[in-house]
Amino acid sequence: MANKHTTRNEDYSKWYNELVDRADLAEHSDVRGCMVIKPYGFAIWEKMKDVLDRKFKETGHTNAYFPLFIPKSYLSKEASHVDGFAKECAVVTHYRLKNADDGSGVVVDPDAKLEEELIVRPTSETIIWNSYKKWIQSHRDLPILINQWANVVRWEMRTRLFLRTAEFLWQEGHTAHATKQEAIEEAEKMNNVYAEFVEKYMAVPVIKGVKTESERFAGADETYCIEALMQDGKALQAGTSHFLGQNFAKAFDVKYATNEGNQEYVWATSWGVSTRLMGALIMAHSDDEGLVIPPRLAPVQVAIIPIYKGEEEFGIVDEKAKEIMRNLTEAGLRVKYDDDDNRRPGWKFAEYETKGVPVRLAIGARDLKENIIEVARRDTKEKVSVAISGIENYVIDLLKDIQKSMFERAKSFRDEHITDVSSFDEFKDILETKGGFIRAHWDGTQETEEKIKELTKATIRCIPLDEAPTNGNCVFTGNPSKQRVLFAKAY
RNA sequence: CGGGGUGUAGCGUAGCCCGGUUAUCGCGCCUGCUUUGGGAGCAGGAGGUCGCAGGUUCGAAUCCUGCCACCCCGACCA
Repeated sequence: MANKHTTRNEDYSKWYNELVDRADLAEHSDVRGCMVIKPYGFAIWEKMKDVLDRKFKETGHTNAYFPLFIPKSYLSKEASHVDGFAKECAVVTHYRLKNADDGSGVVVDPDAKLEEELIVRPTSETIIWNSYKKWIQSHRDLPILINQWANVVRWEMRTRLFLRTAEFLWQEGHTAHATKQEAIEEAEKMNNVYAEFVEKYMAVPVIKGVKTESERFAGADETYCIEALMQDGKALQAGTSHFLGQNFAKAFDVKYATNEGNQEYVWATSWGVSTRLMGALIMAHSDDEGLVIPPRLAPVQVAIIPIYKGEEEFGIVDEKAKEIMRNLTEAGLRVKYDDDDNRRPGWKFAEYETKGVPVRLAIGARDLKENIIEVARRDTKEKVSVAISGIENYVIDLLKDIQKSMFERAKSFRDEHITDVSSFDEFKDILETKGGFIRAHWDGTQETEEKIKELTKATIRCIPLDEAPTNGNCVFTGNPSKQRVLFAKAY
């Protein structure tokens, strides 16, 4: 597919914004940096949520909810955590408004200043660990495996729909464990849950890895992540899972009694994915015609469009189309029959393509004579006519095929864009001309990582997990290195 | 917060340099008829504090001053 976005052109960001707009997913709010998610966009997000929520429950987690506001003092209990988030927090300082004396409207009542300011959560570790302190006394109280679906606020300088907004929706899992080993296993397990979701449902291949110290979550001992590649050659962090060590347990003084009667600090994890996954979905698959949604997440999997001249013909076509819709619905598919007479077929074709509906069926008098129906698949734009009898099985197989081939297409694109380099000149060249991931040796120092970032804007996306260490020399300093890591420009 | 840019109908825009009829065009919207196998055609119609405030002038969308908002590029970031 030769699309604007595969040519790494400068208008990529414009293309993305137009796509989000045309597909009716979301828009910028008048409220600074915030996003309005429109019904169609939210329907896709809800599908993602449903699948993830089910997976969390299958892995033993339950949902709960903690406050939006965090007392300022909580946030400062874990030193590196404050450092990481302090710069981007919204702060509540007053609790009341009043009418302005000059009648110009409403103003903040200076008499209603809060004793202690409240922070709008940028993430919930602190407020949750404040509760865990009260909940945990014994090893019998562990593990605690809780997830929360929530909104969080990070006062970003520059925002982009879905990828980076001041307020965003996400889920955050927060677990407490008796042993280090169990917590590490939990963090790894949830990173795998994310990887499986993104690959199997979103049809986006990911690389599992761990972050370098400087890219690590503020307050974590280890950050596991999944990294995806977008069609413009930039990487996107699709999810993270953190092993928090005993950092938050120490900050909030959360200890438990072991079965020998000793007091030990609790081990923790946290993990999250956000509406940013929507951005990944859009950027990984869409083309110049619009969105391409993988069947397993598509709110509408099959659109049926009747074609007719006059009322009499509509009656005949309508009857058959409804019968097909019933059969497909009974077969468990999400079907939309669009009999809106105000829109013509050509308009509807374009509309469902823009919205990324995986399969479109078109049926008219011409087809009925031969007992066939036109089937169009969104991913390849292929159209074929097939017999109406047995259409259910045909469509079910086609949806599976689309899901599979979308993943394969994205995977071969991704694989073609992982380049091994051994010199820094080659590094810079590949980054500018080809983009994608660069697999290179790194000496393990923060100075080198920082220097490369400064010179090229590329960061270490992750140290891949599914890869055997190999000896080599750092691409920048030439110093000995034990493993290749993945560099890329990232969102 | 540094550098650059833009504000004209619901959206996208022309006009501004060089002041002068009733502010241009497209999309969308409303009404009617004809249409319907790839974003329909024709006819008619509605919709504007030209970002805000002040100034220059007989006259300002256009020139000047101040303010506000938004966008892009950096720094920051799921």
